[in-house]
Amino acid sequence: MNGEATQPRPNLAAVAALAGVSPSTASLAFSGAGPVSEATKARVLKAAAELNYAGPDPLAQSLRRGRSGIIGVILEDRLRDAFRDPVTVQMLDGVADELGAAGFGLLLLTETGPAATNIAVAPMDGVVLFGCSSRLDSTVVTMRQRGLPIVAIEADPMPDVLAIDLDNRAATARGARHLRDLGHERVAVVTLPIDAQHSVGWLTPDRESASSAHTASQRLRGLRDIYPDAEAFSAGGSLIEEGELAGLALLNRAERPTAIIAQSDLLAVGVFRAAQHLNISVPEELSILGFDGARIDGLAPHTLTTIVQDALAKGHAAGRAVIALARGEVAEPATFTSELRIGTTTGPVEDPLRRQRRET
Amino acid sequence: MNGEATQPRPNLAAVAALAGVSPSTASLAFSGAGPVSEATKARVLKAAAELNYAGPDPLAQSLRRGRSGIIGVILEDRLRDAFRDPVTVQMLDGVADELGAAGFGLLLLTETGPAATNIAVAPMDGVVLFGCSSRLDSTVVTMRQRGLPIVAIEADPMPDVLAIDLDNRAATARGARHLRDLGHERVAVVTLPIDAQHSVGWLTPDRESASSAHTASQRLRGLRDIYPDAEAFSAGGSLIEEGELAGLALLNRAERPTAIIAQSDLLAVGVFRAAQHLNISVPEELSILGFDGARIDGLAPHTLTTIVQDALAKGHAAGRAVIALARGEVAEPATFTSELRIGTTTGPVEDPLRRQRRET
DNA sequence: GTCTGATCTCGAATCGATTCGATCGAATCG
DNA sequence: CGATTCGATCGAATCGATTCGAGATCAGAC
Repeated sequence: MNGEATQPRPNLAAVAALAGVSPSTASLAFSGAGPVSEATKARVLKAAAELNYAGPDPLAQSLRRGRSGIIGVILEDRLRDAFRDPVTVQMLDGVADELGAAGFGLLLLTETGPAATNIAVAPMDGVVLFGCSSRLDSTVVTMRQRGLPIVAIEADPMPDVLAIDLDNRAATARGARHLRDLGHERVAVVTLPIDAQHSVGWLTPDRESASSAHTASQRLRGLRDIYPDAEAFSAGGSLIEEGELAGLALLNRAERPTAIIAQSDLLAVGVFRAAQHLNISVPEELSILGFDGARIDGLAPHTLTTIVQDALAKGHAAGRAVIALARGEVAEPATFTSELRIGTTTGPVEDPLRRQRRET
Repeated sequence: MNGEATQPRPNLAAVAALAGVSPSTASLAFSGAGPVSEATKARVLKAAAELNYAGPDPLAQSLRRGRSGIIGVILEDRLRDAFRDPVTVQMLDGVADELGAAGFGLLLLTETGPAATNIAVAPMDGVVLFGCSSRLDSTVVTMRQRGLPIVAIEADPMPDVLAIDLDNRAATARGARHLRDLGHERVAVVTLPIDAQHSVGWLTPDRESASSAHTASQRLRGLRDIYPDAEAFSAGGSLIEEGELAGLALLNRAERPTAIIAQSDLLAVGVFRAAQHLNISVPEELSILGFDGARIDGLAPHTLTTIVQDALAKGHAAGRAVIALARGEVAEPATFTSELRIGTTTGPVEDPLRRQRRET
């Protein structure tokens, strides 16, 4: 197979010429936007078939109409990371549903890596920002300059950006209260990446306040509302392995927490694994709380106590919003709420007596 | 937030007028493709900044150049299914790597569902077909008519379609031989979807020969090379749940197979679960062989015996090929090979004596 | 026979850039 | 000082369609 030059593709003018009509009439025949007699229409179509004409060139159409029919979805991560996160996938799926139904294409873009330049030059009618840090500011500026409507899922409020949000803070606080009600006092948190570098490790107040990650910060704040002094360990990504690393760091010590809040279910599963490795029993010795409600395997026979959000609905909402804006209609921002689902990975703080008994 | 009409976006002509140069010079100043004095270049850029001009319109650029800088990736499934399959995700990741590095955008399209119409009208410089059945024929015809280069990953050979292939048949045969060497005689297979309807159930010779799914057929053939009469059950998708359903159907009988070949690792995990539910021990009573080498969790403490393919490399190859073709260069088809990785889910057929002993 | 109105078709402008060949002024060379 | 060359700039054509207002054709009405 090679790419050698073939005869030039026929255009509408050629078809019109062969059919013996003007280009404008031929255009009408294809789009059906005007009164064209059946006879001429048939002639045009026949000529098109003869020339093997595939229909109006989408590029020319787009230029004329001023719309490309493409919506960009900008992911912060590399694609492989994004696809490994069930929440991202669900949101993407929701967006794709809406775009597909409305006849829009979905252009996948990442903000980092070599593909970043594409963001500035890709033909799009609007963009959806996924889980974006303020690092995306420059992207937003570019988009705004190009006059593109912008929808952001869980991002810090920005002018001219329609937000699809989640009650991260309130929901986390609710989860934390659940732990407090169970008697936990020594609680730690494994956070989602907190900065652009995805740096792993203990979270100092400095790093915490310098955070550029909306979701992680909000969930952390919700925790602080209940446990102001909880220890925090920042994971390098929403991945089971990262959760396990963080879990080991938090648990492999003399004075360890009795409960860990993980900012995603994947992280929670990782923490669970860490506990298994260290022979710490869940929930007797350690309660684990997740976030997302993704129903990940790997906890059997446990079911994770977690904060359930409807990521698919978020995706749908974002898709609908960006479509409306692209069409010049209005769209409203939205905030989704999530709810606590109690599983078997959280329980009351172990009675010290019983604990002693077991330890002997 | 609303979409009310704003002042018209400035174009190159406006910038040129403000800078006091001709549009052609302004264009040169932006693209750097011709000799422009530093002074005028600065004037043009200053004018652009004043007008808040975001740079040349990608659509107009594309029309003129005849290229859009976008490559379409056509998935057969709904996105949510595609994203749940680790092999698809890896291939997509490989494609995305290459496209990003070469400055191309990745347009996600599905062949089914409401978005199908987009395929015909999306502006693209080439397409990659993912795991495609011959159902895609009509898509291929459209693309060819539009003069788009087509790369297909694991598809039946078609004219004008560059194939990136896998040794599905030979590799499966190798796996089957492994089972035969272990003494298995009663072997069954759980296949990937075999037709466009993704119909679930026992595979009759009729349905088998009418298969429109390349990968499933080839892997099935490889099995038939060793076990011509193996029973086959067709799953509704490459998903753990589907594998479990199929596993139950195959195992919940008096005369059950001693080994099951699953055509994907996800299906294999499902079969393993079915065995667990039925209290069938692996590998003593049942050997399980997968395909892909995806390292899926959920088999602990076992490691799956499986046929390992390098899906990422396949994606890279497809990406490179479609880029080359889009640029009018030549590209070569490729066939990747996979290898058997022996884990702990396959073992020798149980000694009848020992079996009896256990059963009493 | 002419006028009215409806129906179909066409010409020309337009979308926003790129690009080739021409032009023009200045600098270099003999 | 005239001829040549080179660099910078410009005009105009082009990419492939859409769209609007104008013109043409024809039937029916008066």
